[in-house]
Amino acid sequence: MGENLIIVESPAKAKTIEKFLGKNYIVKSSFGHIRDLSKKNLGIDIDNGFEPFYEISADKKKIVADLCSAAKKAEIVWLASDEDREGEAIAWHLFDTLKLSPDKTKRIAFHEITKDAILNAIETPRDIDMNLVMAQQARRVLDRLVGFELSPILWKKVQPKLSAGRVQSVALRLIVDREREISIFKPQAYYRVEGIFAHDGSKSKIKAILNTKFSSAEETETFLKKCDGAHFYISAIDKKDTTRTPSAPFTTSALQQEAARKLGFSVNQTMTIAQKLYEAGLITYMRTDSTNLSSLAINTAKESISKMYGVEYSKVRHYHTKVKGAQEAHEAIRPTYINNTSIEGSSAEKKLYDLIWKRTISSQMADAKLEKTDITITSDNISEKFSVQAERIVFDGFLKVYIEGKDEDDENEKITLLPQLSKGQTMINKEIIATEKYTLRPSRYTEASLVKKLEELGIGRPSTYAPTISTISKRGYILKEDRAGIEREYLEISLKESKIVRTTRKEISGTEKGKLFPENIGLVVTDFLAKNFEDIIDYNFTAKVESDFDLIAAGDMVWNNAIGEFYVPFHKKVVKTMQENTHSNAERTIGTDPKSGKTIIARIGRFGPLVQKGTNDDPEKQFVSLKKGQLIENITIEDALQLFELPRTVGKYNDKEIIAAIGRFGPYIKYNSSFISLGKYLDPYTINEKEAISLIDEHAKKESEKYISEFPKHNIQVLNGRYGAYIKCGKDNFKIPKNTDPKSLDEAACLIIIENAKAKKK
DNA sequence: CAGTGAGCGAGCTTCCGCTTGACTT
Repeated sequence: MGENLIIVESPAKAKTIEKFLGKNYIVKSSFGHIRDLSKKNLGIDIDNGFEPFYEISADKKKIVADLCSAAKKAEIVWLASDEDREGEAIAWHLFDTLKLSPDKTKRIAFHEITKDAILNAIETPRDIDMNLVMAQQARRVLDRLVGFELSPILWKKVQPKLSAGRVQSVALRLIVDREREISIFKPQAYYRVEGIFAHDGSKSKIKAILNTKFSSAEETETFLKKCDGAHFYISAIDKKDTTRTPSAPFTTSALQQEAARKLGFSVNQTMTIAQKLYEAGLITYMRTDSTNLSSLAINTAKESISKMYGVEYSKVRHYHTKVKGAQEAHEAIRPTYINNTSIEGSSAEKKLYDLIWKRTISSQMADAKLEKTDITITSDNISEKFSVQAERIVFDGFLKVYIEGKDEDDENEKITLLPQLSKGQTMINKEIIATEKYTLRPSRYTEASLVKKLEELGIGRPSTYAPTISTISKRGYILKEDRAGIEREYLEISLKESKIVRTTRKEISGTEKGKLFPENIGLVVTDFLAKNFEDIIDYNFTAKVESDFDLIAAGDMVWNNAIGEFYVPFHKKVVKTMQENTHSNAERTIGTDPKSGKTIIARIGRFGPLVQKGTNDDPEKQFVSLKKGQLIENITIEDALQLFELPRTVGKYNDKEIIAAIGRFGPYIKYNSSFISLGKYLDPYTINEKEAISLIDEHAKKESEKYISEFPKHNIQVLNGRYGAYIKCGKDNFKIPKNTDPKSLDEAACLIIIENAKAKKK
């Protein structure tokens, strides 16, 4: 036994492959990279040609030891890591670390986990491609140099513990740039005109949109007057046959976008659920940039579609990835067994699986055939034209299963059914409604749309999209938030029965849900990097270095020469910036306090962004923290002054004062030396005595319900917490098993639960 | 846990990409 040892990256993959192969093969996994640059220091000998210093990662020591002993027993070791830059490096690190001998080591690669693909790979082994390994080394060293030289500058010039890097700093910049585009955006008002028409012999009405937009109410009215009493008729009917094509199967980025649009998942949620499905053997690998499907998958899809929907719904399609920098080491994300239309699991798992199944199936289905009709309604005295677009599905094709979601709503609705109409036919105008609209500002990124943008720019990899968003959130650079919109007025001008009527209406605009907003520190860091290291946060920086990595991989460039060319000018800037006697605190004078005449300044302080009343040399200057979401660069004097109104006395209850303020954990009221959080919907600036008292009563009621039972002998309490009842013993908390009534627990029962939990922990 | 906004200085922070668990509040 054990003549052959195959090493792959993922344990789930190892398990699958082992099933395909006979007893002569042992399949183990490396769990990704096994070595990395030293964690403690730079890990690069700059003066010695950027020689990297590699260490076995702490969490991989056991794995390496295990692989080492398995390799010793094996006759041949097959290095089957992924066929991309990182995978090639993993193969080489394994070769080097396990001290394998060249004559008993073979490098193989397969892009799909099927028996044929693996057997085929075993028949065509090759050597480790050292050029590709060096390209990976260049990538690794560059990222370390950028990250570990830029971050310390931020610690010194902005704030400790911050970070910068090739990927995260550009991701942040995208959000910052977008926010600034939005802040300078001035919405333009215009009038969109809709005509409602009827025709003889039918009660149904048709809505048609005018092809001209007016910029003022006067212009709009002039037009409406012209329409009054005009004779409208159909001047053109254009019919056109078109087709619609299904989307390619899922890559990681596409899956994250669709799961966000259709299921409301965060990118992290999507990846966690997908990982579960993958480990259960239900889907193929979930971190991929490839849209390719194995021929086995394509054939199974063809069969399934024919059986379920009919042969005419099937169309075999081969997809090729178009995205910049794609390495295509894996297949697209698809169900492992395509005829599995549904699975067992949590509701989130079922939903995600269903999405993946539908996307995969539809990608192998026929085009939808549509008949589009454009109808134009005019009047001889009027140069503007009304038009209606209708779309009729002649053959639904892939639409039977799946339609890709959209980020933005389509303004022009399309109707599907058209009554019988003919050219020249008279259309009776029932009403014309002109609505004031505003041009749309650019929209803020969602997690998923940020990933989409990063992918387009070739920045980051499928395995890093979710972690990158986590990093810039953890650093306090960005915030994912909902924001309420503001009410605004708009005018509606209508023409009905020869009367022109103006109505002012109200709408809520600018509501945001789950959008990414920059925080003050994110703005400061981006400005700092843009000023001193513009080339690094240039959107094309990655693309530029990637082309060098390609040259290295092709053997046309030496890796450390490429790094040297980058590093020398870069390091000069690092030294120069470090020496400059500046500190970025984003200080901005907002105005003066009308009461005291003192200057109001906003800046970043030791504990975050603040507003200051009085100049820096004023010994009696006062401070107050900014609220979440308030930005130094655009806070108004009114908002800044309002911050000084807290803490404020709201009123009295039982002769004791109620105070409202904002603390470290958000707005609260203080009463009788206890603190009560205001939550999302109450405002400390406006909360009144009555509201505060009802909050206090509610809080008191909850407190009284908190204690279920107490056993002071062992310092045990049974309490009601945020997530239900639990046992508290000293400072440790313990879960109460399901199906156990917390009220029924006596001291002995509690002790058993505690003992069991402690035993399990060990 | 519901503040803070001084200063000294030791010791620490940090990157991107591969992989999963191990913690659970």
